[in-house]
Amino acid sequence: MMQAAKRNQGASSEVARDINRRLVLNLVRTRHPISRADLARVSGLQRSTVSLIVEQLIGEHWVVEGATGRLPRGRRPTFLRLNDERVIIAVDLRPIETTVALADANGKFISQEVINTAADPKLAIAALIQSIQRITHTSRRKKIEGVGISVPGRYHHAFDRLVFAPNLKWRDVDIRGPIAKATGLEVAVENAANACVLAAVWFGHLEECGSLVVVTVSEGIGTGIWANGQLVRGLNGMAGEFGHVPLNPEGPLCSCGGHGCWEVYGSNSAALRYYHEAGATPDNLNFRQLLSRADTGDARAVAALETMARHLGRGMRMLAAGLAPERIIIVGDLTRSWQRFGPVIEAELQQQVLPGASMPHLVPAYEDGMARLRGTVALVLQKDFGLLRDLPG
Amino acid sequence: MMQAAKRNQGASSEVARDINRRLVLNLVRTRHPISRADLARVSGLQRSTVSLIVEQLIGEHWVVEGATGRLPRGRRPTFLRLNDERVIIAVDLRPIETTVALADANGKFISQEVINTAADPKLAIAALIQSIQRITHTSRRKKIEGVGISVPGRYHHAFDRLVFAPNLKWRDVDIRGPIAKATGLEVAVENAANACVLAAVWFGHLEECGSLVVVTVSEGIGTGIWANGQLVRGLNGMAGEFGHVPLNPEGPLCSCGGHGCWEVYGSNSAALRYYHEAGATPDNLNFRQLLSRADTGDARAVAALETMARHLGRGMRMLAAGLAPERIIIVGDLTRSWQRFGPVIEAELQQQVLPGASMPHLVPAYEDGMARLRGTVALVLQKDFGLLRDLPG
DNA sequence: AAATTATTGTTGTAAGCTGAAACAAATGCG
DNA sequence: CGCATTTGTTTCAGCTTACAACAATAATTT
Repeated sequence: MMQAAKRNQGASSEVARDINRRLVLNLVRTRHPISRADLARVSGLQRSTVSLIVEQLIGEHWVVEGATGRLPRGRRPTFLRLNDERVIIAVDLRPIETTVALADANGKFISQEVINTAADPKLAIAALIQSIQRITHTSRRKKIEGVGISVPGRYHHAFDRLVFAPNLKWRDVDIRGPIAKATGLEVAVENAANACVLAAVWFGHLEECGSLVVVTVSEGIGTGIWANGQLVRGLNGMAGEFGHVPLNPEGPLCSCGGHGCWEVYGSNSAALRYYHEAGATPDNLNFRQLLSRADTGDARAVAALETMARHLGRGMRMLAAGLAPERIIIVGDLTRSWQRFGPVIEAELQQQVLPGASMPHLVPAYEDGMARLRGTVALVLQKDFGLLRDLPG
Repeated sequence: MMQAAKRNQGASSEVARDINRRLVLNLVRTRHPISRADLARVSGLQRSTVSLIVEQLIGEHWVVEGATGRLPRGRRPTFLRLNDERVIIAVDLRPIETTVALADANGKFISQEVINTAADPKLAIAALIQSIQRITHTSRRKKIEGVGISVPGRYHHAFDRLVFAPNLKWRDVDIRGPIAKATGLEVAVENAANACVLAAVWFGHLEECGSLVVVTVSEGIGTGIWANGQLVRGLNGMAGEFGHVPLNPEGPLCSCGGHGCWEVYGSNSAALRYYHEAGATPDNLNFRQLLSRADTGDARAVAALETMARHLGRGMRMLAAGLAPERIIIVGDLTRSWQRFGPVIEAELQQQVLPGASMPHLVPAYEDGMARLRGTVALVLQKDFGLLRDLPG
């Protein structure tokens, strides 16, 4: 009468265990060292339940027992922490260099290696595979959970293709396939801005943060959105291109074909353009050099950076109005001169706060380089640590 | 040693039942009439489990048994459907008139009443309470689940206040409190665009739609965002003001204090302004009249509407780039002339599709008036029907 | 007309899970 | 040494689902 249709997800009697297992695992991650009794108190579960779950987690080598604590009286607790033999290979693929690191589930890096990123995707991926294999061999005894890769471009999750990466000048590249095949490991790929979001939420103690937006500023501007405890990826993972929304329809031409996009005004490249337009000398300056020029008192550099900051803020007003995030986290070289950018951006944001809305909390992510890498760690761990979400509300 | 902290949500042995109950209830809602056996097939649950759950749902008066079916052979199935004695009071609060309706859980309206919306919030709410009580009295035997209210403005969920409603000219009004107190019913309030989102998802057979944006077009422009199976409300429910993102920083002044906001260019009021700027005669024309003028061949009206449509599309490019929704649903009087607006908006949207992204499916919501009302029904039912979400992915 | 087959819905049982309470272990203090 | 106190384990009751067997029902075949 009716076809067996797509099995709608019914819950078996094991879901409760699954939910609680994830909860306990996350509490060990975020609050280690922690005893079973404390886990019970924090989670609201019974001590007996916690004990059973912990036993299981120890059996699966996710958790290990550590030192015993000391209390004013009573039996001593045995502290638990994540097993650092469970490791993740984190990859930050970037135009010039690619970082390959080995990390534990706490996001702590054990080893790290930087390789050149070849211009040709085939060569670059081959080199990456070699690097991964080197790391794999040096850590034979550890259990590798998988490979997480951050890419500077749009990653199509259904087709499993890096569709477009303007700075790499790659198009339609299958990154996951060859690496998964060559290494036999699970490979997860995510766009850099989304990786930063995951890093912020997982390793920035933002469990309570309901909504945030990460704005990555480099040659271009990327955005990653976190809402209701999940990444907002959009159809096929194509969300996040607020950088290509025009701030001014008659503005300069953008690489995307549009005019006056946000990233034409607020990116590092934009600041360099402002600087040169003001008639400054050397033509192939990079952004970091521009920052230090400003610091040494170059008035044109200061002005260029201020213009960039103002436009960054203007674009963020769009995010504040449309998404009302609790925080906006900024990632990029500009955070090195936050005392210069912060106030200007903040002032611009304050310009037009709609009634009832509170201004998003603006935060620089100082440890830039690490953010993407850490995010890929979270990406790989999501399948084991990811929490089931509340009801829609 | 450690305080009992905020009870992190641990799962008891009853969560599986809760999940499956919601699943079955939703399947009855969306696929009625349906037999227990079919529910088992579709849900993937065992027939025995389904029987137990259905028994419970019948006991709670959510579901009733109906006619018996007919098969080529074998025992006849008894069809199940939602109990239409469970009703919801749906309210669409608008500047001039407020609609108060009684609906069943299928979103079917049983009765409806339109009252004037007083300019003074106190009076308007008093009249609304009276109307609700009238409806309550006429349906004594039915079980009223609650009251859902759609409001044309920003509703602050933490403070429980209609913070700002430009067209009503209300500010900081407590809508929920007085109504809940006077009627003794549960009251849920939601902004109109979000109500439209809920209506679309719940009653538009969009269970499979991963992400959509609703754009409401009237005096202003509002947006409601659906992602990962939930409304994206932002901090305190303040998300959705893409209408106040400037398309042109040097554009006309907007009511929000900004310049050149999307709604200054793409709203009904904008079209009327274009029409008058073109030197057209009567000054207090409304938008529907403008639509019919265009239909009768008034070239200035046609031009004004086309300009409006073009700007609507331009703003939607922002949504497409930033959120990559699967669909964009348009709500408003303009859908009455969709053959005029659709192609223009679509063309504008196609203008700048970023590599890899597919254009969002653009859909008009023809039954405008009903959308908000239906959405409030979903709003009230969410606590019982809302599904638990998948893992973050 | 009786046996066969197919289908629905129920019943009974085993297994997984949590919560509650009792219990064993461990420790400092009087 | 006994006592209070705290951790971690054990035991059992209560829920829930999966699975299999079964009762009920109806058309088809023999």
